[in-house]
Amino acid sequence: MQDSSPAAETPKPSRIQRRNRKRILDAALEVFSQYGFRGATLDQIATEAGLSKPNILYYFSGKEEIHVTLLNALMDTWLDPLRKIDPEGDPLEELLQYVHRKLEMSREFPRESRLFANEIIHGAPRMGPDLETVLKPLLEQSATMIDGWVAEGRIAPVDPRHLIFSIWATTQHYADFDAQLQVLMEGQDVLEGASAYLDTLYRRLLTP
Amino acid sequence: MQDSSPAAETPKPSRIQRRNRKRILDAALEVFSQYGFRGATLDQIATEAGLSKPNILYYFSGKEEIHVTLLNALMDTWLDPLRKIDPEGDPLEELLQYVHRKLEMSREFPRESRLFANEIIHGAPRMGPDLETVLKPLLEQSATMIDGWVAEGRIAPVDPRHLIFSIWATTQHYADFDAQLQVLMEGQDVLEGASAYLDTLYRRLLTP
DNA sequence: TGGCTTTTTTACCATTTGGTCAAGTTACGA
DNA sequence: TCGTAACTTGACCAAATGGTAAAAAAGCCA
Repeated sequence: MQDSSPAAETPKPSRIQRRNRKRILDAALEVFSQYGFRGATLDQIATEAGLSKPNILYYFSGKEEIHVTLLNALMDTWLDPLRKIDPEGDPLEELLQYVHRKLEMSREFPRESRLFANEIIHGAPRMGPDLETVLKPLLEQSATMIDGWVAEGRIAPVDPRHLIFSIWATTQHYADFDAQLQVLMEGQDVLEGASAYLDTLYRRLLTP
Repeated sequence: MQDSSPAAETPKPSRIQRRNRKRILDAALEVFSQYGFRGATLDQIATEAGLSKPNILYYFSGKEEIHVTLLNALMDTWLDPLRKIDPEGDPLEELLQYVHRKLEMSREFPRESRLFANEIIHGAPRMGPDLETVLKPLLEQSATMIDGWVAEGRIAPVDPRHLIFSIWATTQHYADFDAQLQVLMEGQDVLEGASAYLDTLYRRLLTP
C-alpha cells in the first residue's frame, strides 16, 4: 500500500468510506449551497453530516476538496439534458423538451443549481478548466446542431448560443431566486405556471 | 448633541463625511459583489477604499451596516426601469424598452446585479422586508397593467408575473454569469448579440 | 481471541477577522 | 491663532475557523 490516505483514489473504498463520503457530500451540498464557500464552515458541515470535524478531514483533505468534488460531480448531471437533445428528433419538440427538463432540474435539484450559480457569480475560481474543456465544446456542438435546424428552415432563425443562455437563465432562475419568488408568489405553485409560460415563450420564438 | 456617532442620521454630514462614506460604499460594492458578504473582509474594503479599518468603523457601525446600506441604495436604481414603464404608451414597445433598459443595467452595473443576486441566492437574509414592501407592490401593479393590455388584446395573452421574471432572468444573467460567458464567448461582444436576441424573443412572444 | 488496519475522537494550534480603545492628528470657527 | 470638535490611527482583543497530532476505539480476518 503506497498511500495510506483514503482521500486518494482507486484502492476500492470500503463500505464505511462510501457511506461517510456520501454523508459528507450531502451535508456539504446543503451547507455550501446555502451559505457559499466562504460562508460555510467545516463545523456546520460536520454537524449536518453527523460526524466530527476531524473525521471529515479524514475523508477529504480540506474544505476546498469537498467543494471541488461537489462541483465536478455536478457538471455531469447538469449538462445531461443538453446532451440528451436528439439531433434526429423534431427540432421544436426537442428544444421544448430541453426547456422542460431544465426546469424540472430546478425543481429537483435547487441546491445544485445554487451551488453552481454561486461559483459562477464569484468568478468561477474553481471551475475555469471545466468550463473550457467540458461546457464550451458541448455548447459549440449544440450551437452547430441548432444552426443546422435553422438552415433547414425547421425552426425560426435564432442565435443558438443566446437561445441556450436564455434557457439556462429562465429555468435556473426558479431555483436560484427562489427566496424572492417565495415572497412574490406566496403559496402559489410557481413551477406550474413557469412551465406553461416557458412553453409558450419558446414555442413562439422557435416556430418558423 | 445626543449622539456622537456619525453613523447616525440627519445632523447634516460634513464634506469629509460625504467623501469618505462614498469611498467606503464604492469599495464595499466592489468587494462584496466579488466575494459575497462572508467572503469579503473589512480589511479588503479598507484597502480598496484607501482608509484604515478603524476609520471605516468610524463611519459605519459594522460590516453588516455597510452591506445593508448598499442593498437599500440598490433597490431604487434597480426597480427604476420597471417604474418607467408608461401605462399610456404602446404596450409592445414599452415592454421591449423595459427589456433593453434592464439589459443596459447589466452592462452598466454588473457589480450591483451580482450583489443583489448573491443576496437572493443566500435566502435574502437582509432583504426580506424590502422585497415584501417595495418589490411586491410594484410587481402587482405592473402585473395588473400588463393584464389590462392583454384584456384589450394589445399584446398576446401571457402570464404577466412570469413574463417579468423571465425578463429579470434573461437580462441579469449577462451580468451575474459573466465569468461563464467570458469563457464561452471569448472576445465577442456578448451584449450586442443579447440585445438583438432578446428583442426577437419578446417581440415574438408578445406580438398579438 | 489476537493482532492488524481502518476509523473516530480529544485536545490543540495558528491564523484570520470583526471590532474596540485611547491616544494622536487635522480641520475649522471664534 | 487658539481651542474644540471632527477625524484618523496603532495597538489590541476575543471569537471563529481551518487544520493537525496522537491516542483511543472499532472493524475485520486468520
